Amino acid sequence: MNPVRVLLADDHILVRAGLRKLLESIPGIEVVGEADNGLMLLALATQLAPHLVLMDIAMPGLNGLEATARLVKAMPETRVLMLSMHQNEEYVRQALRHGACAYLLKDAAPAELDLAIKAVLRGETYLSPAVSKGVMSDYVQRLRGEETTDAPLTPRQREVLQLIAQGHSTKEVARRLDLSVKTVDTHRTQLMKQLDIHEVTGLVRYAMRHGLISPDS
Amino acid sequence: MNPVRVLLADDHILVRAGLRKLLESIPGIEVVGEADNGLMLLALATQLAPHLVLMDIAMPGLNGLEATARLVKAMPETRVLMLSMHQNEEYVRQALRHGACAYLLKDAAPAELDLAIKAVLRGETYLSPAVSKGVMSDYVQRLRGEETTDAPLTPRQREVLQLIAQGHSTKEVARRLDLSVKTVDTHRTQLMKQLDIHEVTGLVRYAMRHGLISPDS
DNA sequence: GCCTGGCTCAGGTATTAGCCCGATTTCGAA
DNA sequence: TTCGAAATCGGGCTAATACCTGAGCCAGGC
Repeated sequence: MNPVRVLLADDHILVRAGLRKLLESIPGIEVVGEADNGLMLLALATQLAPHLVLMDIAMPGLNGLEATARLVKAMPETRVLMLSMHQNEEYVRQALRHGACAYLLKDAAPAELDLAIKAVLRGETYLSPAVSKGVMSDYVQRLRGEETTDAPLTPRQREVLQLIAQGHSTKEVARRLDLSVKTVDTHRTQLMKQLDIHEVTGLVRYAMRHGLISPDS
Repeated sequence: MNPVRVLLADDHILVRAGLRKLLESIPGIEVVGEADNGLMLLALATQLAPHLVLMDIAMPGLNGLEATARLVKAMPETRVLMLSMHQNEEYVRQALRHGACAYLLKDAAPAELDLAIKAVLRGETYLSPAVSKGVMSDYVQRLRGEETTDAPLTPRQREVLQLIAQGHSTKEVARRLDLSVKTVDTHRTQLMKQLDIHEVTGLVRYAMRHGLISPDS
């Protein structure tokens, strides 16, 4: 089995050395080069054709995000594993959007690095558990939405809320549920009073949070 | 620091013994009991009040799913880490829906167990990377879609859309952007025509999909 | 120079939303 | 059995929406 060729990119020498040690302790991994900024990384990558790039998100000159975008454009086969100190979700979104396959926190357990690399090489996406919390919780909440009635809503209220949040007017909801328009209106009003929400837009976001609807339809 | 009290539930003695060894090799973990079926687990749990239950999804009598559901109902503080051989997504959904905090494959790396336990104790949800692939890929594809399906919106339109989706009325948006109410109205109308959306609720969902707003505020 | 597209406003109208007041029935819990 | 909460309707009101028509200004491209 050929070793996995890894390229390192981080502007801090000590960090880079530590990562190299870590990587070399994993069987089947070969560190083929190091870069201390984005431009150097791009140059080395075209020259060394690594399977994997372990890249710091914050680097002088060309930062990790832009470097990733250019890299995956030039060499789509290369997997990028993004390293960051920030568990801010916006960073994660940015990283994934720019083409990274994994997002690892710098204070992650060393064992995570191994896991992440294996996952990425299998073609999967890996996020540090602390980071994927948001992604997961959305998913989990949607699953538990109906059973875990943490919402103090009656079944009828949930039904009405869902239809409203899906974009149906009061009249349409009434027709669909075979109710008077006034009844649906009362339910909507009651919902808003209970939840202390005063616009439909707020109802939509509430419904989204509680898994009654998904962003797409 | 008090040790984390763990209860084991698996119908195979060898597997249970192996898990116990693994768990005991993690500092700060104390295995307080073992059960070989769901009913025994429930009895032991009420008696031993563990912090964590490591449970096989397939057990004779009361299976892992139902046992989890009853357990979290009786003892909501207890975290359940579900063990399974199947990476079928439906199993994962079921497990989470019944109240599990984590879903681990039996052929996962030992280091994963440690990661999962730490994540769960932090109140997070952990899924084996191989399993979370589906969840992630949805998320990632949605993120990547944003760049390719580049919103054909002008900066002003995005600005107005965001404020509307956040729940501000036309009047409020106008004041905030220092514009005439009529101008904002025109922008909203233009937005709806372009996107072929005809209710504010649809605008909210669109804004959500494209990352202009988050479900909370 | 002309033309397109973005941004800015205005008048008007039909519909809906948001909320006030009221009401009855049903049904399970105290 | 009494009580309350859920669910069902109604009248009436103001504000906001959704959509139509029109317009002028200005920067950038062919």
